[in-house]
Amino acid sequence: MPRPAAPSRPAPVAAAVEEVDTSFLETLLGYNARRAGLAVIDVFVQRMAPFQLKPVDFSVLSLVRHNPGITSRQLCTALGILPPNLVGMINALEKRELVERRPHPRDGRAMGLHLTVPGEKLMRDAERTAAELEAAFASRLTATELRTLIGLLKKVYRPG
Amino acid sequence: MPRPAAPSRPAPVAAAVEEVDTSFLETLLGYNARRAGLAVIDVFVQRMAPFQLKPVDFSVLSLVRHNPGITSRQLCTALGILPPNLVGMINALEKRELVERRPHPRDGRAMGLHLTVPGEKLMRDAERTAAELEAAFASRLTATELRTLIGLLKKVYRPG
DNA sequence: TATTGTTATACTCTATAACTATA
DNA sequence: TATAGTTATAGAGTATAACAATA
Repeated sequence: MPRPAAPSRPAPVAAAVEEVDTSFLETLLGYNARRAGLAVIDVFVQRMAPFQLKPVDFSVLSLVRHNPGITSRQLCTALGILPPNLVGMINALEKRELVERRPHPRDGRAMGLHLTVPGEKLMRDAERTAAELEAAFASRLTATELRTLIGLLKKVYRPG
Repeated sequence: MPRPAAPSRPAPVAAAVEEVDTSFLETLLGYNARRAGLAVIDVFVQRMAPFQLKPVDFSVLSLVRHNPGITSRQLCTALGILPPNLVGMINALEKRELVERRPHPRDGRAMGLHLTVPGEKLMRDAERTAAELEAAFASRLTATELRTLIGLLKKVYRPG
């Protein structure tokens, strides 16, 4: 354990720290949530690299797949993305012919988003990979622990 | 529930989505971890605004407080920050006279970081606020649930 | 030769203002 | 008047390369 500081009269020369003590930060939910999130995202990024999908791309295409005809606005609200930042993503995905914009049946301003045939095929594989990734964490967590963890995380960001 | 897509022969006009179905994404640990992390960070940012501390600033100063004499390299390793990106943060905190660099006792290349007296005072209050913030989540989670959640998060990012 | 701290720099992510066309 | 999609742009966060001083 490091020698306690003497802040009221600082020593002229610095002390040396052998091992970093992170115990206080580790009591904080935010710190742990961020670290865990980064660890999971890291594995996710690796597994999605063959599909050339970043986490955001995956989320967008997954919502389009399960909500054919979804609008940009709905995507932004669901994923916490700002409209100007979604435009480029959709453009890139449309250029890759994974998704297409069609006129909205009831709102002339809006565009409905749909997966193309290759987009549907890609996402079927990508979502299977994502589901398998969950199982990969079985080496760290049991199935029960994983369910508990996800349940508690939901209570954090969606109280009630 | 939205009508299933017919990807093999796309309809010429988009379907309309009334309510967005996020059920698949919600089965994924990464999605839930990110959403929960953002929710916690959001509250953290609000509570730390009076101290003019961003989450990173708080983490840095907290580690300096509990590890007087810690070097930049050690901070970077502990927090996953790249050395070039830490320089500006330390400079800003030093300009605010919250932290100071002193020569390392045994390594002429390194600088030991220490809180100043006002830095120590600020962080005592800031860390108390951070601890109280945990309690604020008691409205969403019980104390037991919070302990369980943090324990499981640790298992995710620090397996073994 | 390797490492600490640093500068310069580039790339990504996120945020704000303003325009257009429809409602 | 308000909203969906878009453009342009600014800011924050994150990344790599390279250098001087020291180990």
